[in-house]
Amino acid sequence: MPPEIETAETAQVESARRRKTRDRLIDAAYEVFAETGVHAASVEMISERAGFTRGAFYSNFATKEELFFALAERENRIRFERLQEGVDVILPQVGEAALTERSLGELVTRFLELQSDDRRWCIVQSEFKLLAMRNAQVAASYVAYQRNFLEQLTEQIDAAVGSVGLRFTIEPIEAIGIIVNLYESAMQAAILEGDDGDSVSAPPLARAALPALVHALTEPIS
Amino acid sequence: MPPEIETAETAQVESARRRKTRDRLIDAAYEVFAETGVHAASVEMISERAGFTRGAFYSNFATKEELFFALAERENRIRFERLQEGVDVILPQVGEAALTERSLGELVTRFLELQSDDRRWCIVQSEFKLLAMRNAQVAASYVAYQRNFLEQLTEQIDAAVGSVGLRFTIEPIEAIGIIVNLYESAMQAAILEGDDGDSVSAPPLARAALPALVHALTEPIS
DNA sequence: ATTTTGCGATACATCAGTGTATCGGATACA
DNA sequence: TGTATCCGATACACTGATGTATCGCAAAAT
Repeated sequence: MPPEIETAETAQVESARRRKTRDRLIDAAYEVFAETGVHAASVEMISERAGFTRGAFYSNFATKEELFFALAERENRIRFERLQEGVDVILPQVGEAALTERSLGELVTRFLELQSDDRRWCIVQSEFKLLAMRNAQVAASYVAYQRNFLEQLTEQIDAAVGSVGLRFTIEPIEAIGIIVNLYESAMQAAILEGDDGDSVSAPPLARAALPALVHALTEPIS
Repeated sequence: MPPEIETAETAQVESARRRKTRDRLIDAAYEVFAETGVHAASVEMISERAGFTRGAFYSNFATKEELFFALAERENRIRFERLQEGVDVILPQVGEAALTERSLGELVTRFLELQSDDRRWCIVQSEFKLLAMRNAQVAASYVAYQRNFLEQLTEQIDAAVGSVGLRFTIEPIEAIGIIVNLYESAMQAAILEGDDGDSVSAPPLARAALPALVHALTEPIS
């Protein structure tokens, strides 16, 4: 008889308790990694921040890196889900059915705010990218995720652009790529300026330049 | 009598020998930091790479961070000098006096290649930025340098743009900021794609999109 | 050539972090 | 209420990195 499934319950590999401490450890890692960097963070710091000792850590993760990847996966998943809800969530905030070119910039901004919403995520993501730049293994999964995300985002925004009678003057996916870059670097600039407070939402630089950029990259349809 | 200056020679704080080993240590740090990251790099790795023991290191730098800053300062200085020579150096490569809109994109590309010329610098600079995002002290000097650099670059490129009868449709400094972003993220993308080899010059993505972006952000003068 | 000085090598003390093996208590189940 | 099990706490052995104090050699000065 197969020993791994006696009842359906037995197959439950993760107890509720276990899942909870895993989540608390990930939360703690999120904070500590953002504050000190992945390498500078010790297993002890993370465990302590979560209210555990290292015993709990090693019972749940083999290495600090494994925890780092678990964190990245969780946060990426959350943001991808938010993106897929997409326009349905944002349109009501911007102004219902009547989408004008003016409100288009606003809509794009909202899309970006949805994903890169706080200071810590910006920092942790930068660190993940840096890790990817040094490690081909990590790079592969990083670019796969980013590419997939960018495609989804392009699909949604391109539709919105079309619905106000505009189209991009260069490849839509490249245009969106450029816009995302602008937004991300504006986030980073806000952090560098010491714009403290957890949610660095709506960095002023992006608010100003982003609609102008959208305008510059689009033209009326034929 | 003042003890610090008996002759002019006595004031020579840095011997030639000392300067040379400092430079070798900085070179080594450049490599090791790029490969493993600042935190993961040990003083021993760096010293060994330079062909010394830790004794030499501690005789020249108090901490690893001090060396890191010395590296950043040296490399920034080099790139700023290159920038100031600027058009004089680049114009001959592009096509002498006859600057057309077509060759304008090429010229801008050359400007950017001048500064962010290799893979290692891209990585080390990313790490410096990350450090700045976590430390207000570092952030101050980082943004001061970047701002200064961007202003110089804008001055030169804006002049070139004007000389072919164009002008930016948004604030020139913001336009250049966006262009620099595109270029830098293209560099990073090239690294992530595993585009190995030391000089990742002319990342293909930038070659393609950059002229288009310049075109999109400019218009004929009145 | 001899002395002096500067600078890198060597050796040592210390510490912080890691991973593992074991223990004990809370929780689920009878 | 008793029992089994899971999971986090504790203790320990070990490694790698740090910083300092001292030594010895090579290059400069006289």
